[in-house]
Amino acid sequence: MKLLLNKINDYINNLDAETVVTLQSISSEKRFKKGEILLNQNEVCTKSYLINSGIARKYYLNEGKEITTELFFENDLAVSFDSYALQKPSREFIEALTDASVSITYFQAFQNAKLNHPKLITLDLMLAEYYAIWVESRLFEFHTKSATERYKDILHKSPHIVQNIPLTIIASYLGISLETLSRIRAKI
Amino acid sequence: MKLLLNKINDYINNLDAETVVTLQSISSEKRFKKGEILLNQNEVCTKSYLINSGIARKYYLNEGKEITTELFFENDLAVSFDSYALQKPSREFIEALTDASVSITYFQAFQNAKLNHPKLITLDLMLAEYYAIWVESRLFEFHTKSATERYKDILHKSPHIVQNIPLTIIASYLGISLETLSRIRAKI
DNA sequence: TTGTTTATTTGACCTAAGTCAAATTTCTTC
DNA sequence: GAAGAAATTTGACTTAGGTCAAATAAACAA
Repeated sequence: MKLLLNKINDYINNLDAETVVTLQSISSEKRFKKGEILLNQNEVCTKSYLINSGIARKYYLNEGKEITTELFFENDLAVSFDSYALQKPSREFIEALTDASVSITYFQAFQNAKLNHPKLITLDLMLAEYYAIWVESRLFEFHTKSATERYKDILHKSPHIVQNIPLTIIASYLGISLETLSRIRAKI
Repeated sequence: MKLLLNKINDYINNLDAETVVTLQSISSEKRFKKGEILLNQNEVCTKSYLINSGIARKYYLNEGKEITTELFFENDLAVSFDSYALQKPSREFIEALTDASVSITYFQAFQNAKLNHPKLITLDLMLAEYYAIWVESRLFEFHTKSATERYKDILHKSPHIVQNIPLTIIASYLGISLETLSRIRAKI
């Protein structure tokens, strides 16, 4: 999830000091090495991971293959959404693609904090709404665009993905084979 | 959006009487004829439409073709999500596929009601979360399944769609051509 | 009921993208 | 900087699904 979107960013920057202190008091920093798993399949996603530095991804296994569903950069909030929202076992993994520094906040601590800080409820709603809108835009890509168009779109809208992520992962993120992606790149 | 999911349904059924009265006071019934448009492209989705009876769909135009993105049956809540959440012009249309009776609630009235009825805020969050999870499951279908598998899946999970909706609309909902859908049906 | 429109199926052919295998290129690590 | 591993590209071939056109079938109005 993108926290740098104007509206969310503005909202966070305008939180009262007391709410900010509370947020900080329930968050802690942790470092992960490249390749380390932040969340395992079948594990309940009891924490959210705010990326301070580094890159991570979310993926699941389909017929033995890793299908990447989301890429996380600085200031993105990494969770397996349904596992986090419903506190049920995750189908997805979250993995560090580079060494990374992450702010961890426990789901339960955040729920408790919401009781005394109504602004956090609104923040929670905004995050869910923006995530839904982001997934809608991903679905739109798959629903109406060809592989080449999908690649061109991330090239324009998310060049940091193409610059930092191995092709195998980009291909699975776009829902195409590695070879097809390589051919698309050769043609453009 | 499905309101009949256990968790949401339970939550609504356990609302205090006063909140329920408030909800009713800001909702009104309206009837639409088959083919009528509830929401137009470029119009801001300022209302939510709870389907009491009948069927509706959400769609957008892509290269002149109508691409259906969601089908609404009894007890579903119809909105163009991003247009509603962000109160910005809609890319999508909402259209009655049969004569329909609908409960209309204005976005603004609901926002106001949330101020005095905190349970409505939680309801709002639950709706956004479940919608995000539903879109994720749609994306999963497109990301990893073939046309035939997608058709089999709605056949099992949503037989009411196959029973009530013309093939042209189902095909666009599945992201395949009408002819391919017809061939898939002939084979199964 | 019959004619007319609309929905669905079938046929012939085409194209985007997949698969498998091999060849390069690039990155690591000693 | 050479050896080995991993990432990427290229080639040959297959296949799922698209397109266009025509044929049925179903729904509907007069």
